Amino acid sequence: MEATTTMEATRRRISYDKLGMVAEIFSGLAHPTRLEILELLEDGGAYSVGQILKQIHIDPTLLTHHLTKMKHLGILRSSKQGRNVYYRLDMPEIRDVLECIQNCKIKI
Amino acid sequence: MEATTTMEATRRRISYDKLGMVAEIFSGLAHPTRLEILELLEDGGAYSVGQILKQIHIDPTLLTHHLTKMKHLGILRSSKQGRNVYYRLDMPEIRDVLECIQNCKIKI
DNA sequence: TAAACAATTGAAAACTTGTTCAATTATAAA
DNA sequence: TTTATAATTGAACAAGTTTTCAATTGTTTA
Repeated sequence: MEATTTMEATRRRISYDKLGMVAEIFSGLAHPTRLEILELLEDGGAYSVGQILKQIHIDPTLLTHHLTKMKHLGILRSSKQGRNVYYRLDMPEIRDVLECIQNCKIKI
Repeated sequence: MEATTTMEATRRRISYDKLGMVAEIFSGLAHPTRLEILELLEDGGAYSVGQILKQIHIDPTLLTHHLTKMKHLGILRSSKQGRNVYYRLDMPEIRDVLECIQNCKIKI
């Protein structure tokens, strides 16, 4: 099969800048621990670092680094209450992506 | 808002292995040039390296490296015809992801 | 106020990915 | 059978990410 030789006059193109931003968000998703965190936050709830740590057994410092990265990308948002910091999803599109992961059949 | 304290008896969990594979695929998408290539291949057509090069102005060696990476991840598949090598999408799920990029409003 | 707790900071080390370069393979055309 | 074209290989370097570590901040409880 060949590439189309007759193509629409104006080919729709996402700007390289937008592709760059989207690529950055994908790099935010490109780590199993970060996907695990997102799976936990998928329900829309706010979880403190300590609560996340009970589900995901990694070094607290490393968890903070992962959370900070996703926060800077706009994937998560945090709020402080007493000595706890609560994180929650802040990018609704991510939920679709997570749903897609659950449904799609990638051979294991 | 607090995390749910009463939660379903059995929490659905994607295995860490599957999360690892999915994370690898996301890392395949985490580069603007690779997203540009995928946007071009999204129509299902097969494009030779030369044809891709006409749309995306990068060094041919670098293009091959990007294509090879996506091929190894199972995102693309290639076939040779004469001295041309044609690449095409080989992971239908990617089309949904690309559609999502086009629709979703990420502030630029 | 001191001790304990929850989370973060920033720097360094370890590791992975992206880019460039020169050389190579395979096919087609002259 | 030589020359040109299409694409790839692999090594070297540059850039970026992940992990670890020691030190620190802010808040609560004793």
